[in-house]
Amino acid sequence: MTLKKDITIYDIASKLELSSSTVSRALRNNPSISKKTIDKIQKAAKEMGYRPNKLAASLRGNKTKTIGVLISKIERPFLSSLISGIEVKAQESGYNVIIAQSHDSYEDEVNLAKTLYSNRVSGVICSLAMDTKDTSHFQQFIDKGIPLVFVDRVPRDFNTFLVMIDNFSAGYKATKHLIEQGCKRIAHFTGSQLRYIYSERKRGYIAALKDYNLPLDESLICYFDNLSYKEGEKITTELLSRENPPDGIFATNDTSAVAAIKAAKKMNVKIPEDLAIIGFNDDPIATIIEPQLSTGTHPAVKMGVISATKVLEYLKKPKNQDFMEITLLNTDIIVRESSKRK
Amino acid sequence: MTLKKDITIYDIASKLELSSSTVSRALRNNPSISKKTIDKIQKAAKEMGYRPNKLAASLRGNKTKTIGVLISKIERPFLSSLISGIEVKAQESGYNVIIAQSHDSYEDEVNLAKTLYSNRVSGVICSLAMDTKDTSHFQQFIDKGIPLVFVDRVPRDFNTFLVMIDNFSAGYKATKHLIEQGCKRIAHFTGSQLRYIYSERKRGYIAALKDYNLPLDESLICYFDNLSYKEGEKITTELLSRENPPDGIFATNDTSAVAAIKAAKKMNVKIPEDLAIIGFNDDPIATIIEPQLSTGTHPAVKMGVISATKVLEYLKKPKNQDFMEITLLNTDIIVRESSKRK
DNA sequence: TTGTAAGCGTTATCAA
DNA sequence: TTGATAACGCTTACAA
Repeated sequence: MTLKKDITIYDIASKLELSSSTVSRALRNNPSISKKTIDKIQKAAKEMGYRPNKLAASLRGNKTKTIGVLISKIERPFLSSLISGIEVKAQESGYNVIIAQSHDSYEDEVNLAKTLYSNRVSGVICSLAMDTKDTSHFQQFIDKGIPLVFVDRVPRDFNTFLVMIDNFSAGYKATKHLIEQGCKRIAHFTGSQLRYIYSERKRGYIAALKDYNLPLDESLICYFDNLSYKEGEKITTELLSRENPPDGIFATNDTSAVAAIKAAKKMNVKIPEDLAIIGFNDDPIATIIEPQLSTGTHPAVKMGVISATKVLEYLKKPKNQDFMEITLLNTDIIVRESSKRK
Repeated sequence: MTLKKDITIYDIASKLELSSSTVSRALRNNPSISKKTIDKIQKAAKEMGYRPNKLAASLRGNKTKTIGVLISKIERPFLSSLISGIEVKAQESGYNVIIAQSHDSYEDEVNLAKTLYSNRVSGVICSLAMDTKDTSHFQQFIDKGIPLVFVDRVPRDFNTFLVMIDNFSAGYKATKHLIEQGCKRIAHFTGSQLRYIYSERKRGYIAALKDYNLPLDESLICYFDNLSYKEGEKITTELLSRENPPDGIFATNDTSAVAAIKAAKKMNVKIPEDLAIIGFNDDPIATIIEPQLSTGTHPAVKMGVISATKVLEYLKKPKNQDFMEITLLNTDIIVRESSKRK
C-alpha cells in the first residue's frame, strides 16, 4: 500500500524556489505578494494537489473554526433541524460542526463539555439535558472567552447567549386557544421543571386560565419524566378515566400530544368535541395523525442559524462576556383539526 | 476581559520540576513512568486545570481522532438515527464526529469531501447525494489510506467498505408480502436509479412478481425525484385515477407510502382491502398514520455503529485498501394494518 | 525511570 | 515584495 504523501507549503516552495512564507501568504491572497507570484503559486498548488492542513493552522492560530454542538439526542426532530440550521450557517463561514449527544445524561454532558474544550472548539451551542441542574461545566468556556450559546433548553442562571422562543407567550397562546374553543378543564402535559422552557410554558398556561377566569386545578397538571409517547398514552388514559376528566389538553410536545389523541380515540373520546388537543413543536407526525394535531411552531432551523450567527459574530468581535443576551423568537399557534371546534 | 491562560504540559513540568516528556507520558499512563510520578503529575494536572490540546497531539501524530460524516440531510429520520449510532460508537473510542450535509447536491458533496480532507479526518462515512454519478472525489481518502465507508446510498463501483441492507431481498420480501395478501397489480415507488439501494429494491420487486407469475406492468413503476410527501400524494392520486388502478403499492420509503395512504383515503379507496400498502424504513410516522403502515425495517442506528466500527477497526490495523468489503444487514417486514388483509 | 531535542505544517514577526 | 526564523503544544526517538 503506497500512500500519497501530503503536499505541504514547503513542497510548493521548494518546487518554485520560493520561501514557505511566501507560499503561505500567496495561498491566502495576501496583498503584499505580487499578483504574478500569487498566480504562480496557486497554480502550482492546484497541480500538486495541495490541501491545507487545518490542524497546523489551527494550532498556530489557536482557533479551530469548529463549533461544538452539545444536545440530548439527534433523533428528536427539533434537534436535528436545529443542527441542520447550525451546520448550514457554519458551513457558509468555513466552520465545521462537531456533534455530541448527552442522551439526556448529566454526566455525559459534563464529559462531553470537557471533550469539546479539549478539542479547542471555537464556540459551543448547547441544549441542556433534561435533568441538568448545575451548569458549572460550562464555565470553562466563558473563562476562555469561547462563545457559548444555550438554545431552547437553557439554564436559568447563566450569563451568556440564550436563544429560545417566548415560552411563556407560547403557553399562554396555546391555552387561550383552547379556552376560545370552549374548553373549561384544560390539562397540561409538562416536562422537568428544571427546564425553563417547560416551566415557562406552564406559567403561560396558568396565566391564561387566570385571565379567563378558569379555576386552576393542580391535578390537571401532569409532570412527565421524558415526554415520551408511552408516557403520553398512560397519562391520557388515566386522565380520561377520572370522574371529572379534562375537556382539553395542552401538551408541551407533539409526541405526547399524539399519544393523547391515540389514547383518547381508543377510549372513544371524540376529538375535538369532547377533548380538544394542542401540542407543541410541529413535528412531522403532527400532520400525519388524524385528526391532525394543532400545535405551536418551534422554528428549529431558524434557531440553529441564529445560534450559529451569535457564535460567529462574537468570534469576529469578542466583547466582555459577562452579560446575557436573550433572543426570544416568536411562536405561532397552528390550528388544525384536533382543536378546531368551530 | 481577562481570560484564563491555557495550562500546558510545560506549566505542569516546571511546577513539578520535571520534563515535559515525563509529564506527557505520565498523563497517558505510560508504564515507563513510576507510579509515584504518575500520581503526582495527574494530581497536579487536575489541580491546575490542565486540558490536553488535542490539536497539538493531532498535528504531531498526524491523526485527528475525528470521523467525518457526509450525508444528505440530518433531518431524515434514517440519517439522524444513523448519525446517532456513529456518534455513540465514536464517543466510546474517544473519537469525534463532524457532520457535513450535502443537501443532496453533488457540488456540495464534492466540496465537503475536500473540507473533510483538509480537516484531516481519520475516517469518512458517507451516504451519497441522490444524484451523485461520479465518485472520484472520494479517491483522495483512499490515496491517503483514510478508511472510507459508504452506507445505505452506496456507489456501484468503488472499492471500499459498504454497509447496507440486503436491498434486493428487502424489495423481494415486501413485494412477496403484498402478493400473499392477494395483490395482483402492485405499483412500486422508486427513487433515482443511480442509487443502488433503489434499483436493487426494484429488482427484488420485479423478481418477486416473476416468481409468482404476475405480469410486470412498467406503467406501475413510478420513478420519484425525491421521494417526498408531495410527490407521493400526486403520484398516488394519478395512479388511482387510472382505468386500471393498482391494488397494492410497495413504496421504497415511508414518506411516500404515508402520502399514498392519505391520498387513497381522500379518494375513498379502502386500505388494505382495495389497496394494500407497504413502505420502507419504519420511520416514526409509520405507527402514527391510520391505518398503521406496514414497512421494511432499516436498522439505522445499527448501521451507524457498524460503519463507525469499520472505520475504527481499519485505523487499528490498516490493510491494503484495494478491496471491497460489503456488510449486508438483514431486513424484516413489519406487517401492520395497511397491508394485512387476513 | 527520566530528560533532551526534533518535528508535525502552519502563520506571524522581523528583517532584507 | 520576499525570506528566515520562531512559535503553537504535543509526542517520540534517542540518550542519560
